[in-house]
Amino acid sequence: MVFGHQKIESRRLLLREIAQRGPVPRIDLAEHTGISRATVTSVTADLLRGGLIEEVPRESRSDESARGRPRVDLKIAGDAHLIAGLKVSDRSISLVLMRFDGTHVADHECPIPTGRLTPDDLATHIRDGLAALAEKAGHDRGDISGVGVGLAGVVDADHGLVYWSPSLDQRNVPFGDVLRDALGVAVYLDNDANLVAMAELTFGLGKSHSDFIVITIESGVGMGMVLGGQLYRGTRGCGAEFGHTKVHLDGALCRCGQRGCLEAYVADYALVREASSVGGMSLTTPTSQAVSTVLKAAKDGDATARTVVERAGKMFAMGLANLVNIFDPELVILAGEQMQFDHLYADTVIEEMRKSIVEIDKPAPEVVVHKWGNLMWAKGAAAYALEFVQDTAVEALEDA
Amino acid sequence: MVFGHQKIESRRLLLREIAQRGPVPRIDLAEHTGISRATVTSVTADLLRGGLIEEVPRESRSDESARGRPRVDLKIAGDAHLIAGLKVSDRSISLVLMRFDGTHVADHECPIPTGRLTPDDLATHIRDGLAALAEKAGHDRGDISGVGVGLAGVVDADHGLVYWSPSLDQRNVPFGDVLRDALGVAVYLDNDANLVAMAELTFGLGKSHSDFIVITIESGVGMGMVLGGQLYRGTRGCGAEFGHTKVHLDGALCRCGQRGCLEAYVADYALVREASSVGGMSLTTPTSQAVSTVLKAAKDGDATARTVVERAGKMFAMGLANLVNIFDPELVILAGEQMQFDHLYADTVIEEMRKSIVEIDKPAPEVVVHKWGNLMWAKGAAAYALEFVQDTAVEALEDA
DNA sequence: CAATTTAATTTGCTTTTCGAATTTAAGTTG
DNA sequence: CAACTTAAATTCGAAAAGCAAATTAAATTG
Repeated sequence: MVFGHQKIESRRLLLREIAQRGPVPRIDLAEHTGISRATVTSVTADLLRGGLIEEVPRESRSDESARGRPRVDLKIAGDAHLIAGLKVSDRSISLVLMRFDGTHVADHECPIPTGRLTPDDLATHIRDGLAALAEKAGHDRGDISGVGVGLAGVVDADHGLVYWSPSLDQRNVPFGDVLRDALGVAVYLDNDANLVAMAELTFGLGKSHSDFIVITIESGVGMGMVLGGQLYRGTRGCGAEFGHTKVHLDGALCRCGQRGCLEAYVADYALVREASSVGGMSLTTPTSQAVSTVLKAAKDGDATARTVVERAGKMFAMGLANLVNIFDPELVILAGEQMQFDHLYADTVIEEMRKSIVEIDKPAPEVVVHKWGNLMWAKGAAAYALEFVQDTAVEALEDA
Repeated sequence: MVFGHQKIESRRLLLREIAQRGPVPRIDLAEHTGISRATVTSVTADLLRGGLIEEVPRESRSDESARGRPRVDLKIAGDAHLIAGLKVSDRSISLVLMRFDGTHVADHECPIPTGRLTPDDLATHIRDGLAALAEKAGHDRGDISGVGVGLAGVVDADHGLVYWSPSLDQRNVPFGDVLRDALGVAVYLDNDANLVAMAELTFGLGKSHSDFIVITIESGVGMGMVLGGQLYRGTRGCGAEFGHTKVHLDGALCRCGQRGCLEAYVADYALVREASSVGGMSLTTPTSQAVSTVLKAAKDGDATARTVVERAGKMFAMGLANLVNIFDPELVILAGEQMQFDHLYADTVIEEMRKSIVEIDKPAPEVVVHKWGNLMWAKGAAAYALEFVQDTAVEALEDA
């Protein structure tokens, strides 16, 4: 209805459905979407003609009768498009390349100078990284249909605007436009915390859930929320500052300048700081190593280290409980890559959180720990771009 | 599109648009909804024929040219339906009756026995209350097209299920069904905290915003959230337990049995408890009076009372800041009826909150204090029911 | 009062989708 | 193995819904 773009709407709907449900016969598509079989035939014919999906023979299953005309499965045509996703971190850019069906093609990691860069410099590094990534897979940068980019900081995803990022030496940069011009491809920018939620929604544990939150601990504490099957970003495109949620009035000093932030208790730098100032532990090594030292000391029974680590766990549990009390999600995903944060993902912490949520006669939300590799972020970025590429492809389909 | 109910969809859309924008000419409807003028004419003709809207002469305005054919305003036909809303509290039921256009017809308050009631008893009290309400306006209970009901406790609005409520002596009651059977009208049940958000969205400050949160302080601390123009309820229909958000590790004991809940610092009973235990103030009067005593003492310079009140303010600011950090809303509405809570709505508290949110190069969300009368809840309940009555009415329209 | 301006309606056409009938591709049966 | 059964997919004509353009309506202006 409205605007005469109805056909595009049903094409989009069916493409999404096929992408989500993997190989699926037409009759199931009709069933699930409520679109009539006749229309499914005609719309999928368009998608087939455009090369966005393909038919695959269906292997027979025991749970369905073998009589009658066999179903023909439809799936996304992997070769229709190439999508890249990347994340910029302190000292490197990690990238993945995937097909239109979300399957992995290649990944790559390239170092960049630490510290803040000019937008143009960063764009150049990204361009080179993409070129290297494409080459690894025997492709050219120009073969890529869309690039998702994750950046730490405050990002307005809708407008590709970076209010502030630790990677850039300027504020309020229209970095989406800068990148598009530098790369000559459609670029989709987002805050890195949202990317993990996106990755979970598209490829991970969130596939079968419509309302969940994802917490990540890296050096800061990040959060992404999926509400009603969609990533929720807040109104200024920058919400979900879970790490700067206050857990203690006038508490520990955070690097954001405020006091009592969750991050000031659970982040790596916080652990090290506490252990060395309160406990007199001498920790002059770089943060990442010092963290291991503290955690090891705690495990070995060092009283001070243990206090610090335990408090971090308690604060984390409290923050999590607050989120659950506010959102009442189906699922909480604790996503991370570093074993360092095992102490926060421990059963005791989760148990503590459970005790702090309001009880009702329904099970508490499921809490799962999901260990991803380093490519988690880049995959999320690619997943984000994939949605746009799908839409663009659908809109570009020509009529018969 | 999909399912051949397209026409219903555009009827619904236009009816909503007219309800929201008050009297509005067709050409503006076309403009705002993107529906063509031709279709607007035909759809509004259906709505007119069904008596859901009516034409009103438009008074001329200085800002539009007086030439040409004058616009004809359309507005909701107030007399098309009667909608009731009510809220059950400790000792009484408050009710309002409104027309299809949201205008006030009558209100009523009737006492009920304190303490928990059986579902059937409560249903009977509600039926009697509705009858009295209708009679006040010269109507009959049977004239009412829909009833919105707000209940404290944990409610699954979609299924009309009450998991637990202080008003009922049983758990897991399908109270929506019980009420519908007792009243013979469509009943829409919801948690009372959501109702205030609904009232703000429909009649209040939220009319022009799509993402906001509403905080209410009564004896507990409640919260409702509107995300993307829609009330968000969480997955179990019971989220938004802002009052039991933890603001202090192992802090003050809350009536929910846990420690450190926001409510345990800012609720009336908490203020009184602190002042009498810590400060030795002797407060044997009922809570509501004791609160006034404490607040007055604080204003008059009593050191103890002041400490208690100030801490409550700080905790409240901290809780608010956490919400803002997580949601990044456009607007925060502090809604309440009792002057008692002026101390929490004070400028200093709001200022403190502002200092605790993550800063970006964009203005912080607006914070407004909205004082409503006691009917706020009932109006929200009616607003909730109104949406359903609108939809039902649209679906019932017969084709020409 | 004719020209002008703007809103609303009507008309004829296009697009989109659907239901019913038909076709297709199997398995089953005698 | 020909006839039948079953079930998926397709085809085809019809209906629905919305739109653009043309027309009508109602006001002001000179």
